[in-house]
Amino acid sequence: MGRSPCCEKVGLKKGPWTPEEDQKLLAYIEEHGHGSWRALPAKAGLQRCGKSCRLRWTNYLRPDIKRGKFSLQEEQTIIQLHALLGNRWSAIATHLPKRTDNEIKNYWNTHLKKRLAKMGIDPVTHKPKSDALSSVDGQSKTAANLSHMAQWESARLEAEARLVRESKLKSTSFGSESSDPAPQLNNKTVVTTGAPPPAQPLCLDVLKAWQGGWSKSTKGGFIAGTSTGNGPDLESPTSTLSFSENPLPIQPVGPTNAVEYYDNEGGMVKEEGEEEWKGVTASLQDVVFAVETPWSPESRKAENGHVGVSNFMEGFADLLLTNADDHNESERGGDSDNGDGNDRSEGFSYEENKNYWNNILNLVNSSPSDSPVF
DNA sequence: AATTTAGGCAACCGCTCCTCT
DNA sequence: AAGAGGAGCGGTTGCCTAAAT
Repeated sequence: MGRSPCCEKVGLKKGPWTPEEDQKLLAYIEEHGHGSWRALPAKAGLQRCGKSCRLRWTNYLRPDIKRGKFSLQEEQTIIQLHALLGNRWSAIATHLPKRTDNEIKNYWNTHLKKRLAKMGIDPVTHKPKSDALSSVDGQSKTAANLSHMAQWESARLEAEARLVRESKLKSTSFGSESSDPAPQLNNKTVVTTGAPPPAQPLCLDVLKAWQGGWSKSTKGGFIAGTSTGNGPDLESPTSTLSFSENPLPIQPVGPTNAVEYYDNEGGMVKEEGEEEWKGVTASLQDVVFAVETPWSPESRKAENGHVGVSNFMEGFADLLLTNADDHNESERGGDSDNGDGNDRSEGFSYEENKNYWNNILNLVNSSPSDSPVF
C-alpha cells in the first residue's frame, strides 16, 4: 500500500542488540508497556526501529520465554500442528507456551524438517516420498493418496472449525481481555484470513472435535463428527472421510511413551543421531500399511472400521519421535529395537493414545488464555 | 594448530492483514 | 469506500560457534 518500511530511516541501528539496548527496552516496557511500537524507540531512547524493538521483545526479552531444548512433547506437538496448520508458526506457537514462533520456526527448519527428509517425507506437504515406499508394491500411491486426503481433511476441518468458532463468538462475550491495560501481543488472527481474532485458536476446535471422537468412540476408534458438547456438530457432508464408531483395526506405530524419556527439565535426554533414523522407512510403511485398508472403500465395508486424520497424523508424529525413543532405549542398553515394528505397535494402547491426545488438548486449552500474552 | 565446513539461532526484510480516518 | 499507517507473520540472511579435516 505504498507505505515505506520503518527501518528505512537512516541512522537507525541494525544487527545484534547490546545489553545496554536490551536494558533500555526492558526498562521502558516494564514501566510503560510497549504501546505503539513505532513510537517506542524514541521514547525509550533507542536508535532502533519499532519493528526491531518488537522483535527483540517478543523473541528474546519477554519474561515468559522458555529457552533451551524442546521436549519430546513439544516436538510432538509441533509436528502434529504443522501437519495441520502448515507453516503458520504463530498459530503453532499459540499452543506451545513460552515458545516463540521464531524459535519454533527455527527448530522446525533445523531439526524436525531434516528428520522428515531423512524419513523420506516431504516436510512441506507431509507426503511420503514415493521412493521411500518403493519397495512395497502399490503402497506409494496409496500413501500419497492417504496423505493428500489427510491434508484435504485437515483443511476442511479448519474451515469448519472456523465456522464453529465464529458461531461461538456470536453467542459468547470475551470482554475480559479488553480490560487488560497491557498491550496485546497476540491479538491477531492466528488461523485463517478474514476471520476475527479468535477467542481460541482454530486448533482447539479441531482437536476438541478429535477429543470428542476419542471420548465417545469405542476403543481405538475416532469419530470426526462428534460434538464436544458445547459446540456444533462438526459432521459435514463435505468430509472426505467417514468415521464409524467401531474400533480402529490397527494400532499406531510406536510406544509414544515420550514422557518416559524426558529428563526432569522437560528436555530431551538425547539428541538424535544418524543411526536412529535407520529403519524409519520400514516404520513408515507400518503406518501406511496400517491405515491403508480402512481407507479403501472395499475394505471399509469389509472391516467396518475407519481411520481418521488424527490417526494418520498421530502415527506420523509418533513415527518421528518413536525412533528417537528407540534409539534412546538402545543407547541405555535396551534391546527393544529388533527391527520389528510389531513390537512397538503392541506397546501402544488405547489409553495411551487417549492420554496422548488429552495431553495435547490440555496444552492447547491452556496456551491461548493462560500463556502470558504480555 | 590452523583452516574449512556445517549447524544453530538471532535478526532483518518484505509482504499481508487489520484498524482507523 | 478507499487509502494510510501500524502490527505481525513467514521467509531469508548473516553471524557465531562447534565439529571436522
